[in-house]
Amino acid sequence: MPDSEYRDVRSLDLFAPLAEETFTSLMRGAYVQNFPAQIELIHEGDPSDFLHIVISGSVDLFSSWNGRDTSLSTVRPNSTFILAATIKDAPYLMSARTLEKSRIALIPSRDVRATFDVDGGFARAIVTELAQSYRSVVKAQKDLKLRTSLERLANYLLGQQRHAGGGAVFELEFEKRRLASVLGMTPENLSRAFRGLQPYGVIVTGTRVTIDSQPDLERFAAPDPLIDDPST
Amino acid sequence: MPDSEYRDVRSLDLFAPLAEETFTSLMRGAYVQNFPAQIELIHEGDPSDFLHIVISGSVDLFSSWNGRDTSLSTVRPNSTFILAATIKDAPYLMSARTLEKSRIALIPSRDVRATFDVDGGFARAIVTELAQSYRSVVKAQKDLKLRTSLERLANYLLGQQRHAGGGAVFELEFEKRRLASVLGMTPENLSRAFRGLQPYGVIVTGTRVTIDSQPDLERFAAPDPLIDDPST
DNA sequence: TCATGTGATTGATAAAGATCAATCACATAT
DNA sequence: ATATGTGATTGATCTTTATCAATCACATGA
Repeated sequence: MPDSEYRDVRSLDLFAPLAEETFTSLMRGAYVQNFPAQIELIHEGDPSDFLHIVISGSVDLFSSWNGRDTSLSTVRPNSTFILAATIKDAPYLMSARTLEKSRIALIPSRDVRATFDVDGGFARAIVTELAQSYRSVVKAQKDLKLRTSLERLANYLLGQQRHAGGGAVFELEFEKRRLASVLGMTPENLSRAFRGLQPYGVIVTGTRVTIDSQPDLERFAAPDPLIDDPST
Repeated sequence: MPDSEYRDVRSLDLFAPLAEETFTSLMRGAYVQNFPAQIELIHEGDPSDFLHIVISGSVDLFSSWNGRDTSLSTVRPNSTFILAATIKDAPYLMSARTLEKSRIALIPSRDVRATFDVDGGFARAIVTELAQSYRSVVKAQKDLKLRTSLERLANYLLGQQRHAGGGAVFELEFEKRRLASVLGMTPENLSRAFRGLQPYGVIVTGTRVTIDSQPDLERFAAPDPLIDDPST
């Protein structure tokens, strides 16, 4: 692993509390690999052999049942995914595929569990990460159960806008059909939902979104930090 | 706290790794209280001052937005709730109310965090609990995004049946309108959904469910351990 | 430049789910 | 025994969302 990437991984909150020696030994069993776009990295139901870390690129976590499938979240550098499965030594609940050319570090789950068993600091860092993940999913659950798709889209746009710096114009960060899946709707309905937000001053051309009337959109979206603020 | 309850709390997986002395000191700041039915114990958005433990009775975790509300889960003895908020020292994402007369232990969150900071074994027990909770919500998310309400009900009934011992006849464990909310539908639609399952051999009279044709129901429900098995 | 493919959009229609109003069933209190 | 209240059910209707089919827009490669 090149030194710069070693430092990228080292800088993750998850690994911060590890002694240099412990980290190095954990990394000894790890390897890094480049993947092209659209490669399935893991398949739900498989045993969780590796903790994955996205070093560059991006990864889609999705799930299928009975011929349907849905995107659950996106992982970007620098973060890990499927930590819970690794810790519990339980099968993956979600599949993962690269959205673009990506570089992924793989740490054997056995090593992660072994380190976790002996290093209290590491265990505490994992707690923080898991608590954060748990709260994210609970928020997603509330978003899904309490809102219509139009309301979800409106709040998603406000979140993206803030993420992009808060200006009136910003870009959608992924394909519309994937956005539709993340928001729990079909691509057709996403198209219609964008039009449905026009009365609240939302203009979409391609991947460019303009929010003409911030107050109108916010009044309609009624964002709630207990659903929409990813930081708490 | 009576000795029998002290032992109940002590027997939780979460507290098993604590030294007797550490546990006792954690319990010193705790107190136990009886609540009547339908009392709101915590309100979403409030600071998480206490880790709650259900000693007897049951508690509904729910959330509201814009005049709507939804039940997210039920907590029964002996388990804790809002552990993630306690650990992160972040506001509650869900409200909680007693479903029946209940006895609840309250441990100051500050004490839990302090113990967590110094006791690696406790941190590891918390990891296990959080990983479990995280996976439960992910499963609920998949259930909600991948299935229709009829399919969710069918799978819920199969789960309840298994939980009740696997016989053809069993009882629903809570009010239908709450069940509707948990499953993400209205009470009216739950009524219709029960009728919609008649062709698959489901008969409901009051709270008593009879599954006449197990194979038919399972063929329709297509249960999947990665969604429906609470143990993994 | 032109064909080709893929994702996005649009329209028509169907299905799923919500809402509203009325009634029913059953428990509890008088 | 009768009144009262609450939750469950049913029917009618409306809204939301999905599906299917066609077209459009745009990028890529021959």
